[in-house]
Amino acid sequence: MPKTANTYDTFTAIAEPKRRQLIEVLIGNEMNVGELVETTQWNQPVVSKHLGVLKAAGLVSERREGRQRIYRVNAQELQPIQLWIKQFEKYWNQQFDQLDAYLNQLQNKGDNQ
Amino acid sequence: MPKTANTYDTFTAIAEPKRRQLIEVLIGNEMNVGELVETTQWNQPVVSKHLGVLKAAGLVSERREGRQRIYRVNAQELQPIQLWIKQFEKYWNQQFDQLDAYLNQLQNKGDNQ
DNA sequence: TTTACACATTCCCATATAGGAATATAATTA
DNA sequence: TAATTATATTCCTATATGGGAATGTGTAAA
Repeated sequence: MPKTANTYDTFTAIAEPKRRQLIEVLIGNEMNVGELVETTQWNQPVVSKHLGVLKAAGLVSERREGRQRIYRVNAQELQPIQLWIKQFEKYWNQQFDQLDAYLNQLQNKGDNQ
Repeated sequence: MPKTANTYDTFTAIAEPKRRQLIEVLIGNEMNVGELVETTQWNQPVVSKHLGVLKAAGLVSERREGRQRIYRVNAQELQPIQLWIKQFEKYWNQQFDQLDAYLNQLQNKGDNQ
């Protein structure tokens, strides 16, 4: 994505399916890179690179323990996305209401015949 | 993004800031392309292309009226994202709770001295 | 102080894609 | 039918980025 210097914001970070998967695996469980490699069956550099992107976006943090790096999810960093989505919630409810009204209208037509 | 055939899913579609802006502008207001161009001050092809991506992802629909195309947001298509995020909600609450407990603990220490 | 291990980083390549300029297309008007 | 308008599409270029292979780095063990 050029021109739009997308310096790893949260939205871009979770656009990648593998990164969403990493978050799903890591949520509630701290894990080191080796465990993530084993779980995902991806090559180690692939795991490390995606972790790097998630870290740049603030979505994960890392802690060193011996020669291992232990990663965890910073769940609260997902909140901005939820807030962005939330502002549209009423509109999809509204759309369902309209569909509902429409179906009721059809129903009433049927009743009158 | 190669290798990961990212055939315009919702997550990818909203990763682009301009596309989020289009959704924000369009939500609750049907608008034609010319109005979007005027509102955003972007070049017309830029607007049309981003609308094309949003449409491929199902996030907007289009209706023809004369030579104009009128676009609207399909808000309910944002729901999958909300659902994905929602599963992590309890974890960020938990993190706040832990911070809270920690702060209380500090407070108590202070009180005891 | 070598060797082995866990992980990050670099180099390379293929591909995706944002945006500009130009052009095509479809509908309206003259 | 010709000209105009509204919008989409194509062509081009620069750049971002995912993944593989190889290599670097720091830490622990021999």
